[in-house]
Amino acid sequence: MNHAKLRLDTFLPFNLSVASYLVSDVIADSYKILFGLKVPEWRLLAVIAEADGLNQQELGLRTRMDKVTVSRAAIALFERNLVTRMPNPLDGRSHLLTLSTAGRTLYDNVVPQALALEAQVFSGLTKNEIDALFNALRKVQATSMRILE
Amino acid sequence: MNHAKLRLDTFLPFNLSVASYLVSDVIADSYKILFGLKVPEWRLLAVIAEADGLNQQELGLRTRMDKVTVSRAAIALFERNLVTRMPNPLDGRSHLLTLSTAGRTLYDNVVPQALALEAQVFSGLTKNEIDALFNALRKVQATSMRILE
DNA sequence: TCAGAATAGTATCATGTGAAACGAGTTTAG
DNA sequence: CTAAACTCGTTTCACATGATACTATTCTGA
Repeated sequence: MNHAKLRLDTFLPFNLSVASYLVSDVIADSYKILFGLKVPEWRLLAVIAEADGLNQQELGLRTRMDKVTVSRAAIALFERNLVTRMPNPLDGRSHLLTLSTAGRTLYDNVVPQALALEAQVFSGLTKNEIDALFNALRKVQATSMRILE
Repeated sequence: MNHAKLRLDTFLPFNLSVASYLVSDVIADSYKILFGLKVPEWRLLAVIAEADGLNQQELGLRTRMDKVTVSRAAIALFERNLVTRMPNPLDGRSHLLTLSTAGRTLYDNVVPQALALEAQVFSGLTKNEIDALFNALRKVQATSMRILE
């Protein structure tokens, strides 16, 4: 017979989920209030700011978001004139996204806020603990992706 | 002028979210397939198994789930005859949830699977890394809760 | 004691997300 | 060449979640 025990509050997947939910909440509230940005829009903005001229498929890969979510975020950013969509000369089905001047300005304003929030949320951890957390998360991502094929 | 930089793939909140999402997916798929349980139902089951006879408010606190989510999960478990709901003699508004025999049996079958999945998902980490991850997550939870009031 | 405030749980509604279906454009095989 | 298979992005649909509103019960204070 099986006597394996499990307490929810020491179950790592549960704690990962709770932590992620709380942090997302902190961030989402702040972006929403300060800049009117939803998280998918912010993610897109961040990736486009780093690498202009990507198509949505590539943005999906980099933000780990579904193509539907990317599509909606891209449309929202476009309608707010934060990004431009140039036709892709190499493929008529897709377009290439670039930050507009307004988008670049907004991004430059969001970044310090994002970094400040990150610092605040992880302020209970030492530099070493933060590095360890980062590495652990990356390993967990890799393993989980492998499990999901 | 501000030259702060931010790459999404080194932004901790992003990595936390991605990791959490992936792990949840692994777990959710498995529970769903093996036992027909959704995550909120599984969480409730786990807490009730540890502490019989709680009301839904208390279950909400322990699972960190909204009372609406708890209500729905409780109804689902009740309708599958996995839990019983006794009227609370001390308060006519609430009822006390207990595992039925079937619920206990199911739970005993789920636990090894849950622990095995946990072990698999975190198999890339050493014991020390796992402990560090756990502690980091708890600290982040505490800090975030403080920020959100 | 009893009227108003508070609380447990449920029902309703709004929103975000992803699966599936779709239209338009591109690649491939014969 | 060109028909079939495939791909990019959008639309549509289904579902999970949580805010809000509501009912029934309990608590509080004058």
